[in-house]
Amino acid sequence: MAKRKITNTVALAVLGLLQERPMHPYEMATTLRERLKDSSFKLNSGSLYDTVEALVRHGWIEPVRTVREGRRPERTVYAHTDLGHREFLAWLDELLRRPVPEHPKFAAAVSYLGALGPEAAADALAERVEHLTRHVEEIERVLASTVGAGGLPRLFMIEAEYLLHVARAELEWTRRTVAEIRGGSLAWPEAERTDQGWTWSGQERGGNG
Amino acid sequence: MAKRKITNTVALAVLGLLQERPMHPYEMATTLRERLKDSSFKLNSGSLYDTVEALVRHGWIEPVRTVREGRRPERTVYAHTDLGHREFLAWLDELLRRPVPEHPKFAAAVSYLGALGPEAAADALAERVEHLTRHVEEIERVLASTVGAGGLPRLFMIEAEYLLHVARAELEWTRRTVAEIRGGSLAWPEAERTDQGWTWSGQERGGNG
DNA sequence: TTCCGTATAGTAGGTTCCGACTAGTAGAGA
DNA sequence: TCTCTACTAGTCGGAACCTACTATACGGAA
Repeated sequence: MAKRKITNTVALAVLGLLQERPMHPYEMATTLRERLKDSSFKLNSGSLYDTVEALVRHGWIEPVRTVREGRRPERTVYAHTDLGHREFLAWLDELLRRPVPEHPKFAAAVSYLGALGPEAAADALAERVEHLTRHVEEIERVLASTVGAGGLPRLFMIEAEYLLHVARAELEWTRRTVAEIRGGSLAWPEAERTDQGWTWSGQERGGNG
Repeated sequence: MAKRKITNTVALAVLGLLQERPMHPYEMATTLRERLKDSSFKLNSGSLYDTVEALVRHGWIEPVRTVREGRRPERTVYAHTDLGHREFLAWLDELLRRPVPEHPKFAAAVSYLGALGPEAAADALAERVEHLTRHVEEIERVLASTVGAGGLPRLFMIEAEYLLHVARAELEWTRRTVAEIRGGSLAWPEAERTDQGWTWSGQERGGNG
């Protein structure tokens, strides 16, 4: 299993779009936004153009023509190559098959939850609950107005179902944790490091590792 | 709300460690690994040293002395500044309070699930279920042997509880989706783009946007 | 006592990535 | 017809990031 040459998922999006038909970069960007796929990809013009170049270098896509509309600057239209098609499917398969460790910033912050003290921590998380609630509702709304209204097959919005499921789980955990902190069932020891290892309130002595 | 100067969460880890006591970079790395915090942070020596430098530039930490053990090279020991302490707490609060959109690679791949066809897609996801199952068990095992065994207060491993909760949700969704594909309850239309928009099997004509 | 593997500690270099900026065009309104 | 704003389309410089590599020290085996 050789290492991937390109890892940025914007490249996956580009390849995916070019399976449909040739496009120029700007059109890729607007198409992704229209289809609301910009929540699964991190899109910005800078990396889009870099990515397209990298794909050309690797021979996964190639310029097929340049067009000019009115007096706008020329635009280069790209199409995928055979190699690009195969790589697209292989990459997809790999991404679906093997989980890669992700490092969400929130998990990092949670690992230092203790530093804030119980009140401030519960307060911050409670606000997060508000945001997450709205986010979940937003995905539900989008799904209802597309798939729910018969406008699109489920398969076309399947990633929204996934994001919704995970968002709900996050919301659940956060809500529960706020309740636990405020209810006192999540103990808040004061930790201190000594020569012997860690100690915390309610404990004689603790070794760690 | 001015924009963050440093966004890499390795910097958060460094600040967090220096709240305890001064350390040199190599010690930070080993400490994080020992405490199993390397699953919440993406650690590698390259960015660690870069990050420490950036923190010094911003005045959040500062070198306090250099030490030398045996004939090993000198090591610079850093401590956090007052500013660094305040920034640490403010950053934590912000990370906990406001969800930032993350872009997991899996979501990107799921959005092109259709391209693989039902058999290959179900196959890949089924393998993912295996991996996720093992991952969930691994977190459970770690929690059982630390918090469960009374070795550490829950608060010290709270991020593992979070990661576990989310991992279970992912597993659930993936398992269910495999079942839906194989059971036929997730329809697999062949999509085609025409001048008028999108069409797919089982539908006369579809407009999209 | 020499060799080998592992731990220690960090550097170098290139690639990737992104935000900020540029600049032309079309259309609305005064 | 002049200006103002929003859209179109992309460039550029620098920061962030990671991989691969260096090089020394130490402990144990042969």
